[in-house]
Amino acid sequence: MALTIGELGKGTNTKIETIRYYEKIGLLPKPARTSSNYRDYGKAELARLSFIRRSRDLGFSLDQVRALLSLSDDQSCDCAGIDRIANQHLVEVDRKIADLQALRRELKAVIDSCNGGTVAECRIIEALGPAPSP
Amino acid sequence: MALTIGELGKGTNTKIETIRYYEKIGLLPKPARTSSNYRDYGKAELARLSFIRRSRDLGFSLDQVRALLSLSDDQSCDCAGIDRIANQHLVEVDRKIADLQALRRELKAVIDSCNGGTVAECRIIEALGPAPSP
DNA sequence: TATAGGGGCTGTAGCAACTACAGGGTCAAG
DNA sequence: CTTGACCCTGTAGTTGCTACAGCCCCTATA
Repeated sequence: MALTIGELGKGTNTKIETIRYYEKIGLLPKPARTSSNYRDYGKAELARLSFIRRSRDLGFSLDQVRALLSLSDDQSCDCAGIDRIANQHLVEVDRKIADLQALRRELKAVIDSCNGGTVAECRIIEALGPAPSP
Repeated sequence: MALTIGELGKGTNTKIETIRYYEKIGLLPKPARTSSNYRDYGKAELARLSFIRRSRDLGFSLDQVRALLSLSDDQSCDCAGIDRIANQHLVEVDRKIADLQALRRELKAVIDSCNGGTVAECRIIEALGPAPSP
């Protein structure tokens, strides 16, 4: 099971540059090299990168991924730390959804206020303008 | 109605550095200067910056704001262009909300699979790992 | 009048998380 | 033997700011 960086990329749906970037910031260990200085990956790297990508897809930051990886490295620790990170992230996601929904309502109201016509009459522009002073 | 950059910032809830940044990228015109080279703003700038900030709050990108500003400058044009940008943004917001909701469901499932115990038994770590090959 | 504080000025560097070159080396197929 | 696909390093760009560093200016107080 020897993989080039391109194969690893295909196997994990990751661009080559991103893999090298993860290596540079220490998320992936420096791999073995072939005689011609090509990076040489194996199953362990595939698993680790899959973990990273899946975590990223679920919206974890690279710092959170780093924490998850270091917690998961110690198989004997209890998983409360992992649970804490995941739940904290869930709270953030919920907040983001709520924020976006509020934003959507406002945006919709602005759009619905428009009846067409020229810019001078456009309610969108008006709605975006400064609030009347209090 | 002469405003310093700090006053303009307070009036629009914008940091000084952000105002200078908007000027640098051409979103705000270069203002008049006082004899001691301080930026000197008036009502027009206040209105323009309010517009920018409100648009940003509604999630428009700076490029979209730029387009909205240039469309709104020509009061005689019809507002279809404005409507198009706003509706396109609405579509993006809807997509983001849907994406986040899907992500949330997955994240919740991962979290719910954990029963506590040690990392070796932790379903979160397992769920984040590589998918079984097809 | 000296000075302390609160502004303001320019210019550059940093953040996240990549992405996109530029300018080269390596390898397998035809 | 050449072509094209792949790999290498290193640097700079993206978005939308934010944070200095090192300076100038203005006002108020002792």
